[in-house]
Amino acid sequence: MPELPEVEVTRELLERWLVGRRILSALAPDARARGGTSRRELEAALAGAMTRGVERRGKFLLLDFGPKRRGVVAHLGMTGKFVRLGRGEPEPRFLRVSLALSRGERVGFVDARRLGQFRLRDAREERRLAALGLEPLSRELTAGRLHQMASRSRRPIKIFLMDQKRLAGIGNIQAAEALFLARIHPAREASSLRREEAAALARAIRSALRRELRSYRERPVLLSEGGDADFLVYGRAGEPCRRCGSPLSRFLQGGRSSYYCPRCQRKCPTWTGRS
DNA sequence: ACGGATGTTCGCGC
DNA sequence: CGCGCGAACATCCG
Repeated sequence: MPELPEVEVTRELLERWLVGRRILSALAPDARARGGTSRRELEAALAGAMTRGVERRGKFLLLDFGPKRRGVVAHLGMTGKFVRLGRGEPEPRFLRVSLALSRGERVGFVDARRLGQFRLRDAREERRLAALGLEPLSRELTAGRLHQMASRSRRPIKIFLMDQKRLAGIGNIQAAEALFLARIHPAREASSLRREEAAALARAIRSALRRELRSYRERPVLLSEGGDADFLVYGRAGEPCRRCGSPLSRFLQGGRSSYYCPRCQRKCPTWTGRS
C-alpha cells in the first residue's frame, strides 16, 4: 500500500540500488498509464544516465541524473513497486520499465493496475509537484499550521487529511490510523477541530507514519510480497479495538472505506473541557 | 459467475 | 476556488 512510509522505504531501496551506477540501457515497453512520456523518449533519455540521487516528495519518487539530464518522476499508484533482478532472472509479470545496470543487474518498475507513473520530468510534472502540500514528517507540520488549514475546510477530517495539496503523503490507511491515535472521528468536519485536537492530530500523524516506516524497514519483505503490516484500525472492522476492546466499525466516505473505534473516536467528544 | 471492493490521481461538472 | 463523483486499470474475494 503505497502511502508515504512505503514510498520512503522504496526511495531508500532505490538509493542503494541506483545511486552511483550507470543505466546502460532502458526498456519501457509499457511505461505510460494515461499520457506521460513516450516509450522512445524515455528509453533515449535514460540510456547512459548516472543516478545522482533519489528523492521523495509526498508519494512521488524523483530520480536525479544531474544537471544535464531530465530526471524521472515516478508514482506507485495502487500496485506499483520497484524490483531488483539479478543476471538471468526472469521478468516478473507487469514489468513496465526495466533499467539495465552493470553485471547483468536490472531495476524494474512493476505495476499490475497501471495506475502508477514513470515519466520524465517536464513543466507539467513540475506544476504537479509544486502543488503538493507540506511534508508530514518535516518541521513544516506544526499544530498551528494544521489547525489553521483544517479550520478553512468544511470536508470531513479524514478526507481533508488525504488531500495531497494540504499534507503530502497520507492515504486511506494512514488517515485512519492517525485519527484513531488522536481519538478523532473520521467524519468530524475539519473546521470543527479544536486547537488541542489539531495538536493531538499532528502528533498522531507523525506517530502513525513513523510506526509504519519502522514496520517496513524491519520487514522489507512486506514491500515485495505486497503484504500488510498490522494496523491499529485499518481493515479490522468487527475486530476488537486495541485500546478499549470494542468492535471496530467501517463505513464509506467518498467511496472509500473508513475504519474507526466508535467508543474511542466519538463524533461529539465529551472531554472538551468547556461544557 | 458476477458484483463489489482494492492502497492512487486526475478531470469534469456544479 | 471548494467539493464530489467517476474514470483510468487489473485482480481478488465471497
